[in-house]
Amino acid sequence: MPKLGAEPIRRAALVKATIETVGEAGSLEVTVAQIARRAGMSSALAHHYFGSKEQIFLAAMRSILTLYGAEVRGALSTATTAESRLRAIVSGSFAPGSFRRETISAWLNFYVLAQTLPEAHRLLRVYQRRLRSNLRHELRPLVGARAEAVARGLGALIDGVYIRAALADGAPDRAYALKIVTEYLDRELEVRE
Amino acid sequence: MPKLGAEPIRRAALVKATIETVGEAGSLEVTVAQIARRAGMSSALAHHYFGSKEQIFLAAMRSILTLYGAEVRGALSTATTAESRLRAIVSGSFAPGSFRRETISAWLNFYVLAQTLPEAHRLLRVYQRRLRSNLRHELRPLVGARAEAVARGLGALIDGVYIRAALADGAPDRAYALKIVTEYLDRELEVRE
DNA sequence: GTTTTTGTTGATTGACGAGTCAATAAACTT
DNA sequence: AAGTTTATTGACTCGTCAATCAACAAAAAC
Repeated sequence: MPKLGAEPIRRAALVKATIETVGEAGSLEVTVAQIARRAGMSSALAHHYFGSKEQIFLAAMRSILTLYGAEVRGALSTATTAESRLRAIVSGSFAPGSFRRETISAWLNFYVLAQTLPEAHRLLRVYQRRLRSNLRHELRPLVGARAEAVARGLGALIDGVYIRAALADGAPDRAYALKIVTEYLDRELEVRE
Repeated sequence: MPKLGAEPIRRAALVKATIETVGEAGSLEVTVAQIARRAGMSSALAHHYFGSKEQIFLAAMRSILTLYGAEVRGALSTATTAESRLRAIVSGSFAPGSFRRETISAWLNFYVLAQTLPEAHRLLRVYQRRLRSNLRHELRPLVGARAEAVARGLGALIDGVYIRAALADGAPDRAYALKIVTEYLDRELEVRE
């Protein structure tokens, strides 16, 4: 049965299944067996490739953060002015690829994992720092000295909108989420006009 | 040994110990035995009074939300104008009683619990609705039709600042948290001036 | 064509933890 | 003083689950 070169496929399937399983369960208290079954393999194989449940979670987290980064970069690629780039970062943050039910729920759970797992903590810090740095960079020419404060506010607001989407029932409302953050941004940019 | 009327004392001790234990562990994966030990009793007694771990968690959540409500009400009691009441709600949200490490971490964990436990979900929704309604009420005379949107934004921002405080290391910086939210509010209020 | 590497799983181990229960004891009741 | 209620716990049950292992299978290497 062994098709060679299975490792990367298996790993990817496990990562995907982890996000789905955690997202659906709304909890980290899912078993490796559940994840493995969803990914179409035995739990033994999951352990074989990742070594531990912890590593599976970390890989899933990296995947979410990587996807998020890609979405933002994608949105940035067509933007040229500081303001359009800023808006691209914001709307990229709510791209349909990232802003979906299971992903949001998984993201929230990984946030909790970061309280316990140093590596998860590190990953989340990297994401936060990068986001803030990007925001600050584009904000500088627009709001000057307030850039730092606005960047922090925007970052916190994005997280807040995410966390609230996790609690909302029904599909997450992308347009609505975007509206909240965009209005905040509009107000801040108005000041200099 | 039985001192009569122990029940309320035991319950309170368990609730307190639950928040501390969950907060310190940064996870809901704490055992009833750990909580009970911290509260100075056997796990059997914890089960005797609460029936299940789930009920213990819910009681702890109610306690956090009740304390939060009390802090806000306290801050409101001295405020008279719409703007001062608004600022009271915001600063009450970061009162030292609520905005402490373990409480924040516990709060984050209970947020996750709300994904799974309907009653926890309900409790959080009540808190969100009440906060939004309060904010909207005070905002109406200040920003008119924008009241609803600003209230939602403020609510999300407060949650976002909380969640970020959970990830920050060291003691949570109350002044800093307050500054972020206050600046947002300032901008929104400026519009009508 | 035998050895090695890669893929795969069923079965098992070992630990841990929620919840139960029987038993003990000190109050209050009558 | 006998009976009832409230407080309390150690010991136990029963289930769950992460992790390991032995064994089997197929491709690659030699």
